[in-house]
Amino acid sequence: MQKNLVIVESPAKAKTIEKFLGEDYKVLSSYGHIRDLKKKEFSIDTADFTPEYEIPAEKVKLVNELKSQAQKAETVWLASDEDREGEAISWHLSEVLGLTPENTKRIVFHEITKPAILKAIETPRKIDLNLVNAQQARRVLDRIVGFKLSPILWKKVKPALSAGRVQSVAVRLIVEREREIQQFKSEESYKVTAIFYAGEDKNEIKAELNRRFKTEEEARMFLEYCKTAQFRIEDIATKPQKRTPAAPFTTSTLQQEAAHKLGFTVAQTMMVAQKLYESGKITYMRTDSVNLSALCLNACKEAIKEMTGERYVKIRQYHTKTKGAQEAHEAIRPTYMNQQEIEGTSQERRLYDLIWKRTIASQMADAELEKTVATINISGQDAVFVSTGEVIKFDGFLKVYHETFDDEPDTDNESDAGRLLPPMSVGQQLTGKEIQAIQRFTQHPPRYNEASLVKKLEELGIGRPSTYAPTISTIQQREYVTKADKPGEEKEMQTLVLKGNKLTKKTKKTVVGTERGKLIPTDIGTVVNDFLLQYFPEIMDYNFTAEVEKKFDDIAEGKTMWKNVMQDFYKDFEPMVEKTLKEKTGHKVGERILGTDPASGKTVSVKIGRFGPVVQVGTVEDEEKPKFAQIRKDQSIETITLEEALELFKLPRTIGTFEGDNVVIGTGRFGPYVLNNKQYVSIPSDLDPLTISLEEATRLILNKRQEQEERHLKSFTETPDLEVLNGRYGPYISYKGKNYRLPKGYAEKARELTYEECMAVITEEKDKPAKTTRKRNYSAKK
DNA sequence: CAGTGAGCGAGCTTCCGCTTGACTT
Repeated sequence: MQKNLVIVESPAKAKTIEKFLGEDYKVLSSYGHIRDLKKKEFSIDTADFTPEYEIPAEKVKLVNELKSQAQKAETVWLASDEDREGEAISWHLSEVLGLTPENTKRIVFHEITKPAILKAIETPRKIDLNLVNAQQARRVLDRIVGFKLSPILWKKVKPALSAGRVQSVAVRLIVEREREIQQFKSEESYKVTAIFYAGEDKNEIKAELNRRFKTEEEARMFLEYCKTAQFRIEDIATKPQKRTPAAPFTTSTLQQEAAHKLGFTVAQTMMVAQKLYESGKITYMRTDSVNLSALCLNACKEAIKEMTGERYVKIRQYHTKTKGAQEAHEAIRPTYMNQQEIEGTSQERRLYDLIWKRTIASQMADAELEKTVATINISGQDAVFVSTGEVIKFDGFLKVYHETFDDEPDTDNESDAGRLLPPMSVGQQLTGKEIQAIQRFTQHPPRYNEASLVKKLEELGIGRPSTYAPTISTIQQREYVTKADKPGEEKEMQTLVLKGNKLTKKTKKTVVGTERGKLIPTDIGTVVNDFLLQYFPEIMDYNFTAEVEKKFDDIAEGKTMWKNVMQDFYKDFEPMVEKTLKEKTGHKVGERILGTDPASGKTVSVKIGRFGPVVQVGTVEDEEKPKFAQIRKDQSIETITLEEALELFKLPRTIGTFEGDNVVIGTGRFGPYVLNNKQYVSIPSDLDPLTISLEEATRLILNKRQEQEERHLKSFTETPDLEVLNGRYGPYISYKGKNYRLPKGYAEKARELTYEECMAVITEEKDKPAKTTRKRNYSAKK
């Protein structure tokens, strides 16, 4: 018979705590929420907002187990997290398990240490119903918004779409950034840099002019002037500067830094972090707190002392600035600071290393720098050249950790860091060695990537640590946005160079503004966003979440009744839903008329169809059925022209026959193809499907045939599952539907491979740890 | 990475926030 049952949210936590509490306590986990609104039904009575909860099927077994353990125990300790969701979990547990106030105690702790837990046991409290109600309000509001808006989209735009308080605003950010970029007009300017000689040693001084020129003409005039100008050091100012370390990791900052430094996606970061957490190497990975336990601070101190000496220690307490932070956990940190390295996959080791360094750096001294600015006067001119140098006097935390920042503009600026100015003195005359005027273009604002979107959402207080990664995957699954690379724009850049008395002009072609892994809105995303923005501007407002959060806080403090808050919201919201549904848009949402088809005289339009964006010729009112064509991936309903739209109807077309069967040119999911006798062959991009000749098409068919014959290199009597095949990247092994790359040297003798050799390759591949992603190179200059 | 290839016709889809396995590939 068990005396005490403790219930926490996470099984990893349960394991640790059980060790601290001894044998009188059994510790189990609820695995998060155990009860929720019904999955497929609205489950809210809109008359009084009573929610209808159910235990999801996959939780029934667990709940039964908890129930039977609770019945056996004298006291049940509800130890879910100390935030809104945690309080609600405790409440649902007490309801579902049929707990009584006499035998139930609610406890909370902020760190998983023996003293903290014993302290919590000594100071139990009751379930805070106000906080529970704040959670119910949050849950019910999200359900109302999601389950009322989504069906409107099914009806007005496309089936299976979705809308919600968080995801719709995330899409809005991306759509609006794209519009900003479209409207952006790049401006040119000329930046002037100079290299001077100082003194007899001819030390070089690099400097930049403190103004830019708008045109080549102005820049040229300035350089002409410099031919005869005098340069003199007017002022040298030195001032100390400090840099302070960044706060320890939260979920959001970990995702950002892992993206920058390790090239991880946010989902990848969370998966690896989960592994580290489960194996006891780091603290909980879904947190919005920057707080570190006293235990950790002490451990940091010791580690720093040993590593770099006492001078490097500076213990700090960080405070969160994030909107709506609930701080139920610590910051993400190593469990044991004295463990600088861990065993594990390469990804695990690298992420751990990042966390360790960030944590330790947060408790290290400021870096002390000295910045020197020399002003160089130009005779007869107001503008001056400025030369800066920066020296690190004391590295402090920089010894272990540098924070990376998003898309810093003007990357051609050389860093001042570590650059020392040569000896010089005020009044000194300088000779110009080389002065350049370089043409520059202003850059459009950067598109969001996963990590920078998370950062923005966090700033707006939208979403929680546990939802950042799922939100990003949802908006991609719904095809509101896609992750893609954007090629840069090739630009000609002029440079005027003054060397001695000679002024020359150079032209250089460079690609600017290349972006990788950026989030780009699709047509569907744009249409849905514009639609929601028009009919539900309140929900789409960037401050909507922040405002309802204020109301949830009032509920938590007992100032308001939660159902009143729901009533208030619903009385405005519901009529808008009704109105939108009744609205006869007359045409489909997002539809655009392109013009008339010269052949038939029918209207040509684009819209979001049942399967995505389509071109339509004719209307349903016409006698003949309208014709449809899916638009290509590189086209958009916002920009497609009438001519481009009509092109799409030229396929499929039959261009002749081959071996008695029709040769048809079409376009499918994977691009243009040739179809002959049920055989599909892709058309390479250097051939135009609209003009391809019968001869070219038959050649493609014959090529494919030959390839297929050559594809099969070897099979084995031992098993039909194993084959050696020839693919487009050379020979490979295929075994039970999986493919394996051949090791070096095997390719040449692919046809002679034995059964044993192949199986060895397969088992070896299976034992290999997960593939490592290539590290991005940040130091490389363009 | 390893080879793929369309077009509704009924019924279904959907939210956010807590947590991990148990499934298939």
